[in-house]
Amino acid sequence: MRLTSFTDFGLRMLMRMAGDPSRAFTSAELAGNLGLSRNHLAKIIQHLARAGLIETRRGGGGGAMLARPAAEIRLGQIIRLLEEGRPLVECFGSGGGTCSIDARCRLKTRLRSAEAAFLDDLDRSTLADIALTPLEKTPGTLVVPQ
Amino acid sequence: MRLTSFTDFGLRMLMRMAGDPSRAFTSAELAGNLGLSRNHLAKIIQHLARAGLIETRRGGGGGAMLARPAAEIRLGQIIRLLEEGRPLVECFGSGGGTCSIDARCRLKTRLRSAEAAFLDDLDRSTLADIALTPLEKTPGTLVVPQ
DNA sequence: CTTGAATGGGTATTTATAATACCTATTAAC
DNA sequence: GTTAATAGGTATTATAAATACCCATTCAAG
Repeated sequence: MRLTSFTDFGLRMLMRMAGDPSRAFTSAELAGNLGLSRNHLAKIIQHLARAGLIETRRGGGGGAMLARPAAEIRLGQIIRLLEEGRPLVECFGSGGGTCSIDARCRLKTRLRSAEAAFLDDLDRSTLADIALTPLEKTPGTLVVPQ
Repeated sequence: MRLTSFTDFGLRMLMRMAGDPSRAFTSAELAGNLGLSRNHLAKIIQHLARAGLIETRRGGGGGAMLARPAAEIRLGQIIRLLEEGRPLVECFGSGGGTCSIDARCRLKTRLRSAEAAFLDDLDRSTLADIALTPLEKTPGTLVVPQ
């Protein structure tokens, strides 16, 4: 049971963006933060942008930012998007009609239920719950600039 | 979010064995049923045997059979065994101490909770619930031999 | 006690897919 | 126009899963 690093990086990127939701992040900055190549991260950004989760702007001063408040983005939704096209077992995929057991298989139902339990559990938290701030800026606390 | 075919085959093999719990299955027979090589299936059998879920006997008339009644084997337990060593995300693995966020990461807790929800849901069913019988042998029903 | 059926277990190879890198087009700001 | 930035396709590399093969070990039956 494994999530791809594509998903892992996507989540961490969103955590960072949620920590500073008012500004745009360039893909180069985020890639630097996460320690991977800009090109690779761009793929993740594009995927999330097409799904409407983030908005991107080209040109000078451009970058990516959350399309909605972090508190309105549920973790299960993020993972559903990022793990799209990677079915739990082969027979759940698009070409999965080749199983010899098929109709007599009582396992499928159980696996679908468990998968739903996984995602439902994640849906109990939002991106705001896991936002990552670069500096502690708790109200009432004095922050010494670096 | 994906299970390996190793796990998938392991589950289907156990389903078949649970359908006829009194007899031993040779790895060749099971491999034929499932449509994969005997050698590959043998790896799965060995893994489950080491974990004590099934028992194997060498020599003529040998083979593998369930070590316990199917009704006492929970699906979550099977998947935990078969997916051993394949962490949900990289940082859950043995060498996963390299994350730069680490202490500030509030995602880990959520993922662990969701993973537990997945396995707990599976633990609500046992192998007996998904046993696969080659012929319908419902009590009271006349079965015509092939 | 010999033979054949069966697993045990290591190693090597193939294949699939994830991850990365690179290049060019497009867009917007100044 | 020039520069900064994303968009998106394609090619390459790396990793891991899946498969195949080999030989040792064990056990049962005749």
